[in-house]
Amino acid sequence: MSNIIEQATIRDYLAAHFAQFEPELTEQLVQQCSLRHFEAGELLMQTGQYFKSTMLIVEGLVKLYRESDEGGEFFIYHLQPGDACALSIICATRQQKSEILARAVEPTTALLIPITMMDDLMRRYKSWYYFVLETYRSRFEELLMVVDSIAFKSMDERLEFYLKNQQRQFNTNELAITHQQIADDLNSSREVISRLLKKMEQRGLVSLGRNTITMR
Amino acid sequence: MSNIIEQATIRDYLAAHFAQFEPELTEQLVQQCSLRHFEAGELLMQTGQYFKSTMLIVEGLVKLYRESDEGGEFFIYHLQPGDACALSIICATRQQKSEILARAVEPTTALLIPITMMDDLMRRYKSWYYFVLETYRSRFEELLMVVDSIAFKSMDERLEFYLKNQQRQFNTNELAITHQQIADDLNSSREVISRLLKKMEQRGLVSLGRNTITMR
DNA sequence: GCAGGTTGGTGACAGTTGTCACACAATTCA
DNA sequence: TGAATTGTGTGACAACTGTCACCAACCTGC
Repeated sequence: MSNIIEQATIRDYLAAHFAQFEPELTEQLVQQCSLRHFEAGELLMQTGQYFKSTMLIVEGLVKLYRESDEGGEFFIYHLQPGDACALSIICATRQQKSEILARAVEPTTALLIPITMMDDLMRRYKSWYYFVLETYRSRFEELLMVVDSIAFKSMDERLEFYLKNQQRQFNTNELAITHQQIADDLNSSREVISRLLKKMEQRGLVSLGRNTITMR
Repeated sequence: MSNIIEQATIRDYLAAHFAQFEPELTEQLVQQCSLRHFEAGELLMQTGQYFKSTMLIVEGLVKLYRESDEGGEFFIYHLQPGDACALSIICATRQQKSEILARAVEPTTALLIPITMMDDLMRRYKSWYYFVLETYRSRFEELLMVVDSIAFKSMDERLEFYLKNQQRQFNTNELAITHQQIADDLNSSREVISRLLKKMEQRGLVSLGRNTITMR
């Protein structure tokens, strides 16, 4: 399946981000799975696609979107090393179409697990079974948070929520992002975001620069 | 766990709505689980609650909501016989808090499966494992549909979508529902819904009566 | 330095949605 | 039967959001 060097790399990645896996599980993944690299901007998944593998993220950063009929892209959540794509697990298992768009925002490496292994892993390894359940639970909850924010909150609250998430995700107060990108992620328009950001600046919550928003 | 009469009832329910379960799985559920009845209006689940069991709906109809901080209730989807509460599976397994509100809209009966059985069922029965995965997949997709509708659609489109769902769910063109109930489910206000319904009536899509909306 | 693209600021305006006020009809119940 | 309750219709208005138009500041490549 994979050569000796790749096997060593996989072993390192699993040790770094999936330390909860049993040694036998880790070794089976090392032996039978392979790595795939994605450049920044490349799609890991697009609407309507079928899967032959499920993916564990071992390096980089992935952004998940929901696509509208008119081409709008609504940001859902990030995937980072240690995460699995919940949908790729289900879709791979059931051979269903995917319903979302996943795009690497940084150069990203994923471990591909053939669907043919899924039943066996699920049955054999408790840590895998818990990992899958935990993946569903956390993604389901993130999706519920998204529903909350768009169902109950106005744009200014959603913007604050978004900025705080970015701050946490990238672990910095200096967000390198344009107003247009934010507008796209929130399915709004640039002018609205600019106006709201100005108000936030007046309230002392942020300071604005070209391509940067500094959280206070 | 349960007496002979209840066991026979459970066996009938499982045969009716969970025919895909292996005979041994069915028998184990019959032997080790119990039924619980909920009156119309009663809560099966509330935000912040912990679970000791996961639930399969065997009779009735349940409505799932997301609650806002200010007390708004946003309708997510229905559960009917043959469905499991995806969240109760995860929350029960991981002993996490539930994040949603489930209310019986008709008298409802649920089969309670103690969390202590979950690992064993998952490992032993392929039909159970597939059932759980399929439950996640379909609920995840329904949640994505909800996100779609509130992220990309305006209130009139959401209203049409809602009415069509009700029509399908209750399998009738005569919906017995008030404008206020719709407004609550969509987190809008009664006047807005009344206005939009009037417009739909003028377009010939529905006819309106007191407590009834007839789909055309 | 300059041309052209990118990013952000701002005013004007329209459409949608939420809210208030009130009227009226249907239903329930004492 | 009369009164209270519930459900619906509607106009006025405000707030929010999206769109258009345009400008200014900044950056990049030549």
